Amino acid sequence: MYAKTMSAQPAIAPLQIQSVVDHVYSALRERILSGDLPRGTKLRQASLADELGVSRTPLREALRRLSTEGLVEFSPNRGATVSELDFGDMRHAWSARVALEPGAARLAAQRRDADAIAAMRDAVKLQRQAAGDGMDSFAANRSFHLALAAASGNPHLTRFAEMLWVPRIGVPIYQAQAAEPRGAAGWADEHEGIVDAIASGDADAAERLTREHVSAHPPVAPS
Amino acid sequence: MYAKTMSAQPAIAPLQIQSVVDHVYSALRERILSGDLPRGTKLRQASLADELGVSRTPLREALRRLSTEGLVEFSPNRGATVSELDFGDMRHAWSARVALEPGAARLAAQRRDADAIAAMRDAVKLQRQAAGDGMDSFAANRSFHLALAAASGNPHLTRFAEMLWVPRIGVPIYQAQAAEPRGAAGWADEHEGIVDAIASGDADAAERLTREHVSAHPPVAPS
DNA sequence: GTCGATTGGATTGGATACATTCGCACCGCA
DNA sequence: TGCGGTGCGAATGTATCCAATCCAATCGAC
Repeated sequence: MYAKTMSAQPAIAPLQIQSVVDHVYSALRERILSGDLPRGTKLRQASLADELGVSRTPLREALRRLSTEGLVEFSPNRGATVSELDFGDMRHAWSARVALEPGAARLAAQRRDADAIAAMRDAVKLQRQAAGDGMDSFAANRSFHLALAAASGNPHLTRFAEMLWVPRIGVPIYQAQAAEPRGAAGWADEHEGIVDAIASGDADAAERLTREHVSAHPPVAPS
Repeated sequence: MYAKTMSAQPAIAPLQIQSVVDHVYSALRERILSGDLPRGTKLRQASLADELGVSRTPLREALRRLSTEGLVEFSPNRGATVSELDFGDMRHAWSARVALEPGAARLAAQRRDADAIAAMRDAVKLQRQAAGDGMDSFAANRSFHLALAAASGNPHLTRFAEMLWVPRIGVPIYQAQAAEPRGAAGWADEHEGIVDAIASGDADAAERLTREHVSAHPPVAPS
């Protein structure tokens, strides 16, 4: 069906074939992270498969993938449910970020990759524009921190950061945090300081600033 | 079949039921990590399923789980192969550990969980006994560092540490490292120092010692 | 003789079918 | 009225089946 009539295509492009499993995985992941499928939701396979227009086989494989990511949980003979992530998990996620991101910033400063630094600056710019709006602001903040992790050039750290920045659990807490007196206002400035340190190759400063930044903004329970 | 005639059981024990998928997953994981299935091996579903005495469906689900863990890779219509992890990955893993473990040690020192500290001391003891033997020594070393991560009480950090300590890529490099002049000898002492710092609640010392310890032992390419 | 097309077997990807288990409602009985 | 047992419907877990794709060897043309 695919990849057959394209021998004359310009070039490389490892032809991004997506199997049905991949599509189902992406769709479910999106619906979970966006909150469309709230935590605790029982994922009945028959109806889900029907809804997505596929059979249960690829659906189950996608659910297995999501289960190793921790987004859904399997109970034997009782099926899959959307994981119950709560405030406690968010505290853990934040705590893990405090452990992770300073080290990532240090690596980034030693690496000084131009593209990565540009990506971080873009994220800062977006954050300034998004000031105020809760959802956009969260997305911009998340983008910055993911770009920071990616700038380390370490695939493990990048992957871990993505795991910790799960929007579904982050958004409500972040919104509560942004509503605090000295909320989201100065964050972009702090981010900018981190980028500058990285761009100048000052590893110690990058690490310190990141640690202070993350440590200074623990999650706040949504009211 | 299970869970039916046990109302008089003493207590909780969430009765560890393992589905066929779980068994297959564990078996494959073990065979991959132990090197029984070398990297690059094509995992033909029919023969594997036959060998394990199951059908292809649960086997495929187990392979999907392994793929999100990065241990196997899927190519569309070409099936699954054991991932090609090499020395570069090991350097990345080590680098990520440098970023991770000091923070974990800090958390552990703030927590001072008695059981966790005991587990770390056990690991140190095992390591002293295993001195010399390559495989056992690696296992003991791994146990210590995993115990350290677990002592942080942070599930994310624990999980990440497990991902980074993949024996298959670690063993050959570790052996090369242990063969170095001042190799595995003093490690147990350094570990002990870390445990003492954690047990006494000295977060700064725990973090610093861990950073120095991990940083001081970068991976060495196997000869 | 070498390169390209073709065809057949082997293998994967997905759909369907079947057995087992679970949850809930109904019923009987104290 | 409250509690435990029973049976049925629904949903899961696994096996089997079919179509689409890939790989390799053979065959043919230049």
